[in-house]
Formats: sequence, C-alpha cells, structure tokens
Amino acid sequence: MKRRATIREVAAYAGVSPSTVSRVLNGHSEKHMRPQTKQRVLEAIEQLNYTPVKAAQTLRRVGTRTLGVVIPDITNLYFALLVRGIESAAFERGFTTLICDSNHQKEREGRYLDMLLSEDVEGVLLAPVSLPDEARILRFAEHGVRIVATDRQIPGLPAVEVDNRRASHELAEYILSLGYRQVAYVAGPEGVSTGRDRLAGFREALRSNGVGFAALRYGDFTFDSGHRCAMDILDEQAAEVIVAANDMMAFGVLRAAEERGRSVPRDLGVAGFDHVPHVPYATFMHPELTTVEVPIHQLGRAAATLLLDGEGKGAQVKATLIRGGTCRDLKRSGG
Amino acid sequence: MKRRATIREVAAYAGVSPSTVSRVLNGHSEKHMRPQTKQRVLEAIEQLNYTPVKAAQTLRRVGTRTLGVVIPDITNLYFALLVRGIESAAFERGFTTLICDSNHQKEREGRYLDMLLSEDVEGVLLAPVSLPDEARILRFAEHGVRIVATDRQIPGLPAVEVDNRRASHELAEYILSLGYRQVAYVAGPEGVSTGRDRLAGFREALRSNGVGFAALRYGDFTFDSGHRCAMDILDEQAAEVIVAANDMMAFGVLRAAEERGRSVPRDLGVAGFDHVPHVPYATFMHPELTTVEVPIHQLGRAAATLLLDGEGKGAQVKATLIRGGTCRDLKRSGG
DNA sequence: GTGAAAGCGCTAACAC
DNA sequence: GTGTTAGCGCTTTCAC
Repeated sequence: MKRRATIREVAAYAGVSPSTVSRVLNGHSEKHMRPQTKQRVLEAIEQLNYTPVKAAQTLRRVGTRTLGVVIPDITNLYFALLVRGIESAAFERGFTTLICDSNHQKEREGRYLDMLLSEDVEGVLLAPVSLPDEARILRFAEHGVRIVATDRQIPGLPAVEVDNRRASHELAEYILSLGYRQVAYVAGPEGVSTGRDRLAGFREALRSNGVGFAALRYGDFTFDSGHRCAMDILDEQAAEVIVAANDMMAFGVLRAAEERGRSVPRDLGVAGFDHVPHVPYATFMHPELTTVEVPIHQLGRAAATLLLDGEGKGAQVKATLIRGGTCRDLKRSGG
Repeated sequence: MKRRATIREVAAYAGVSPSTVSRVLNGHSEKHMRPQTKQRVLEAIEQLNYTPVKAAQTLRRVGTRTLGVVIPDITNLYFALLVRGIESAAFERGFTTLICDSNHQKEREGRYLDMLLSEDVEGVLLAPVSLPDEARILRFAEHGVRIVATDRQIPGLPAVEVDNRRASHELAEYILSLGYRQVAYVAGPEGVSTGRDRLAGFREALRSNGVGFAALRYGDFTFDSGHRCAMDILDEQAAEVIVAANDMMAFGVLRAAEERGRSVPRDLGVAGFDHVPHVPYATFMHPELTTVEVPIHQLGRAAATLLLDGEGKGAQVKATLIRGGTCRDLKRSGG
C-alpha cells in the first residue's frame, strides 16, 4: 500500500506548478494553456495514479454535490422504492445521495439531520417521522440548504407528495357506490399530513353523501396498529367495511377479520392505500386488496428534481384507485 | 442566510482557544479539562448553532470515517435488513454509511465502486451482483481500502456470510427424514457463492443418504426464475418435494404448484432458504414456508464490525431450520 | 500562459 | 488544563 500522490507531486513530476495541475483538473485548461503543458500534466497524473482528495476540494470549493435523504423505514418497500426514485434522478445529475434511515425514531432523525448539515449537503429530502423539529429545520434554512418535504408535508417547506385528499375522496365515493353505509376508518397518525389528508378527503366524501363514520380509530401506519384498531371496531361496532389509511394497516385489518371469523369481502369489506407492489407475496393474497396506487418511484424522482433544479413551491403526483376484491362488487355479486 | 460559524468563532465566544473547542468536540475532554470550561464551550456551540465542517475534519484527520455499502437490491427486504445491521454498527463507531444500490446491474455496481474510491471511503462492504471485477477490487487494495465480501464470497477477500453449507445440509436431512425421496432442487446462480454453497450442502446430505436429485435447475434468486424452474420440473419430472435456494424462488415454486393444481403440502412439499420476516404478508400465507432462518441483521453487524475493528479473515453466522407447513410432517399427518 | 502565495476549517504536536 | 502553531491538499487571486 503506497501513499497517495498529492497535487504537488504531480506538479513536480510534470515540471509545473500545482496551480497548473489544478487548472487541468478543473477544465480551466481550454482557455489559455499550451497543449504540451497540458499533455505533460496528464501524463504525470496517469503515471502517479493520481486522484484528487475530495475533502480538500470541498473545503476550497463551494458545493459538495451531495444530497441527503431521510426516511423513517428503509425496510418498508414503499420507502425503498422512494429512495430508488430519488437516487436515480440525483445520480443523473452527478449527485451523491446520503440515505438516512431514522427507523421511526425522532431522536435518530435529529442526529441524522445534524450529520447531514455537517456533511455540507446541498439539499435534503425529508420524510419526517412526525412533527418536525422547527429549530432544526430553521438551521438548514439559515445555512442556505433547501429541504423538500417528501411524501408528507412540513409547514413552511416545499413538498412533493401524493394528492392524498382527492384520491381518498375518490376511494370513499367508490366505497359508497358499492352500497356500504356502515363505514369504519382506521386513520394514520394525526401528526403526519399524509394521514390527515387521507382522513380529510374521506370524511368530505362521506359528509357530502350524508354519511358519518360508523367508527374512527387512529393508528400509526404499522401492521400492529391496524390490527389493534380493527379488533376494537369489530368487537364494539357494527361495520360493513373498514378502510385503512395505508396498506400496512389494511393488512392488519384483514388479519383481525380472519381472527374474528369475518369473511372478506362477504361479511366485511376492507380497503387500504398505497398499493406498493407487494410481489411476490401479493400472489398469495386472494382476493387482491382494494386500495389506491401511489406512483412512489415517480414521487421520488419529482422530489429530487424539485430539490436540484426547481425553485417551485412543491408538486403533487396523482394516485389511482385500484378496485380489488376485498370490497364487494355490486356489479359482480349483487352485493 | 448567515455564514456558518467556525471553530474560531466558537472559541472566541467561549473565551477559549480553538484547540479547546476541538477537544470538547472530539471527546478528549474527559481526561483533563475543567468542567466549567467544557460547559462554556458547549454553550457557545449551542448559541452559535455550530456544526463542524466535515471536509475540514477529514482533511486533518487520518480517515474520512465513511464506509461504502454496495448491494444488488435495496427493495429486497433481505438487503434492506442487511443495510440496517451494517448501518447500526457503523453509526455506533461514528461512521457515515454510503449506500449504493446496484439494482442487479454489473455496470452500475462498477460505477458505484469507482465513486466510493474517489469519496475516500475507509472500507467497503460488497454484496456483488455476480463475479466481481478483479481489476477494480485490486485498486481498492492498492489504496489500502479494505473490502469485505458480505453475504457472498469474493475470491481473495475476507467474507462474512451465513454457514450456508451446513444449514443446507441440515435442511436436506430434515426433508429426507420426512420420507421424501423424489427431491427436486432449484439452485441459485452458479456465479454466486451463496447459491453454490447451499447446493453443495444439500447435495452432500442427499448423497450420504444414497439419494440423488430427481431434478436440478438453476435460477437467479428471483421470483420469476423460481416459478419458471418449478414449472419445468412439474411438467417433466416426478417430484415429491421442490427445494429452492432462497425464499423468493420458493414463492415462485408455490405459485407454480398452484397453477398446476398441486396442493401443498399434500401433493407437493416446498421449502426455501432465508426466512426474511415477510410480515405482514406472511400472515396470509397458509401454511408457513419451510425454510432456513438467516439472522440477516446480525450478519450486517458482523460484516461492519469485521471491516471496522477486525483483522480477521472473515466470519460466519449461524442459520436455523424452520419447520414450516409446506412440507408434510410425518409426526402430525402420518405422511 | 504559468507560478507564488494565501488560506478554506480543522486537529494535533508541542509549549507553558 | 489550555493556548500557540503548523499544516492536511487543494483552488484561486494576483503577479509577472
């Protein structure tokens, strides 16, 4: 293992000064430079196997060409696909992506945010665990580092997200169109806009049809919370259908239905939201879940694009209703 | 947007010298430092909202305190959990982790490896797509950057992996103990050690029991390849049980069984390898897959630990047989 | 066209 | 215990 060559050594080898080597390195050579000088430098670089030390460059230059991504759960396929989308857009622009998995822990999220600041990232895509830490967010602004709220809103920040409200409204209308009237809802946490918006859109649609919630419970987007809320509902209320604010919780609902001996969709309708391609597991789910498809990869790309190119206030990507088999279909079964 | 505070400003604010601030920052304060001095520095840091510039630290220190991880597929829960394990061990040691998702593409893997080199990572954990590029690997060695083969071997490099051979042997013995004799196997790709070792262990066990493969096909660890191989086998050979080299392919086998009207485990036994907690999807799989549990998070931690602390030649973590319901059980059903 | 010199922000000897 | 000093490797005026 040999020590790495420095720009000085390259300069000495080529018989020029460090500044000349630097000029070649940074393409300032096109303007005014003897071709043979440039040639000698290039040869020296080749010979000495020289690679510039990035830390030294960043220290002098502006901009690290690095971007941070903070998500709550990398083991959730939803966020893995989001990261893929972000990464592909960033990679195209020559940016390195720092992926931080807060593992649903607020404190870890904070630590990562601090780390990103000290890494001098040029921008951050943040899908916060819950209500974001105002002071921390402010510090990024103070340092001129843009943060784009991704997949969920953060007050005062540009956001790229799904049009949750509209899509949820549409889902509700669909549920009602199937003849369901005793509608129970398992909402997401109140601190996360995704949860709030889905609930709001759903409630709107019910209200304008003169229907109220047969039951309303708040979960936290996990399988367990969906299961728990559904058990409550099934034991205490009369519900014809239970709609969850995401698929994870909807799976929990299905589980509860099974445990309570309610056949889906015959005795109980179930619906979710997200429609992550749960392949190949979904292969074994009969029937397929009624849900709303979120173009998550596209959302990731849009977020990265906004952060790196845009000056915009945010964007929304369109979600699509999936008429699965976990809700009765009047056309098919006569409900 | 105000300029970022430097260590000098913090020092001035606290009425101490930059070195004192540096000492506090790097935990050299425990030894000999007045508590009140430390306190003043801490307050100054707080007040000025100070964060050290990483590039400057890196430049002065020996290493970048950064480590690279290259995996084939972040959307695969198996690797997501691996990353979690790696990350947690690295984080504890103050290391930043650069996660690179090659998306099963050899060329992308190469690009990422080059990038990691120019980022001056102190070490790399590599789960290669297939046979690794010798020349590229060599360059890391020349720069004194250690690479640890993670989850799969790379010739000449230390590896942290599952004791695939032993576990696969054990699985085969279990299968035979259930009375199965027409045993078909869907192997992993020949270029990946994980696949080779699982096949070798399985074959050994069969051989020492005087049994040969009723059929042997090679897949590439994907759902589709498992499905394809199983279709072949079911159409052409008499098989009582089909064992796949990982769960993903085993799911493909189950799918094929369903399509060919073979009831599992009554008409056909099926087994896999990995046992990623497919929660909540697994909730809806009846019966649960017979497989081998791989402590993947632990494997990630072990790999990072070896890379950062160890001088060792590698390590193996122990996998555990899971007696699921996709193989007939003589004790229960009388096979 | 090219070189000399001045730091970027930080850490680690070495003083005292 | 704490301060002073000397760079880490590079880019960038500013001379010539």
